[in-house]
Amino acid sequence: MQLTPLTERFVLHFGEMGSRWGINRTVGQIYALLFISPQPLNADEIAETLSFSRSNVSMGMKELMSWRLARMSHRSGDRREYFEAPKDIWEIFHTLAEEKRRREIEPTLSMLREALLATPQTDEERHAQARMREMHELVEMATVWFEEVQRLSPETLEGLMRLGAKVQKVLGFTDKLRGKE
Amino acid sequence: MQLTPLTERFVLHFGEMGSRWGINRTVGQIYALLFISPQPLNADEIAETLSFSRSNVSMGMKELMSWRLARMSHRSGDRREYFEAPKDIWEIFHTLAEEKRRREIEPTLSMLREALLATPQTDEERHAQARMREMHELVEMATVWFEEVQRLSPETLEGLMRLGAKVQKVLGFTDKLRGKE
DNA sequence: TTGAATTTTCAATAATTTTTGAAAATTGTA
DNA sequence: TACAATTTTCAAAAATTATTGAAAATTCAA
Repeated sequence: MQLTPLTERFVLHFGEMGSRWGINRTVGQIYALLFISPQPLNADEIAETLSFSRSNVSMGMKELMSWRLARMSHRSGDRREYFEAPKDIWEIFHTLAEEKRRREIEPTLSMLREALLATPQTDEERHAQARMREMHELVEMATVWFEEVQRLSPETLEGLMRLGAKVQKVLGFTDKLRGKE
Repeated sequence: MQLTPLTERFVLHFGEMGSRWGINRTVGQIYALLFISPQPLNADEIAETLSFSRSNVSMGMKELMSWRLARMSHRSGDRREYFEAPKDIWEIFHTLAEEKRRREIEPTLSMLREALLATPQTDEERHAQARMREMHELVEMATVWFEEVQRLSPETLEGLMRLGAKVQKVLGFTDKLRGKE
């Protein structure tokens, strides 16, 4: 696939953003390319379009697949593997959130849970543990909430989001009465 | 401040997690230390506790301040700067979300907005642009929604989150009727 | 002002991460 | 099974990022 100025900018942007997230430039660019490609691409096409080595693409695909941000497909009479990004943006959000939770939130929650089991030996430890408890409570609540919300269909979610503004208007009033902004 | 096994584990965990987010190990550890510290710490104390060079701490503090995850304070009769992490976990969430939006979402949105202004020259470009439009719409909607939600007070938000489960139960039913998961 | 205390900068070094090419492994088919 | 096509692995090289110590800059009290 040939990059035009329009698509190149998109691809490069995702490369740079990639490094702000945990993924590297290569992976970001490959993903962006698959996202806008009208048809699945094979590894050589990706390597050529982005000027990466073939093996780099192989690594990148492994990473993307582990994030479930790319899928493999095949063409009849062609042994090569073709890759495509999931089409549905809601699905992508969903997947990303789930993987982030698995890789970042869950380990943190277990660390916190374990820390909360310990008996603090000093005032400092007591204080530290109290802070960890606060963090644990909020993270857990947010996670549970997020899980719930994620079970909703895209349509319902969109509806809820649009509703958000209204909920805010109603509730915002109460908040202001309590001086909470 | 002296690290105990309990607090050390917490600090190291945040160091490692830091690298999954865009921030580095040092910054992650400093933040964790400030978070659990019962009182503000000065740069030397931080450097000593975490075995970093003084200058590394200086860099790290600059970064943390830019994320608004640390504040400076002073003690009377002491010229050194003391640092502390904001106490309120809701505030921290809020701040983080805001900075992430500013640094990652907004640049992406402007790139997309610009790309959407271009007139596509080929079918491929037309397709690419359509995909970008989908992405733009969802990201923008999510952002606006998030802004709205963020205006709510922590109390209201907690209420909404607890409500989440119920909303889901009611709405989930409708979804199932429509065969949507 | 001066100068001691403190913080910041910055170029050099260290450490880590990414990228590559070549070799090994795998896959599907003749 | 044998072999050609394809993918993966992996150690070395390249690139990037983090860390440091020394020097410069800043701050504030005398």
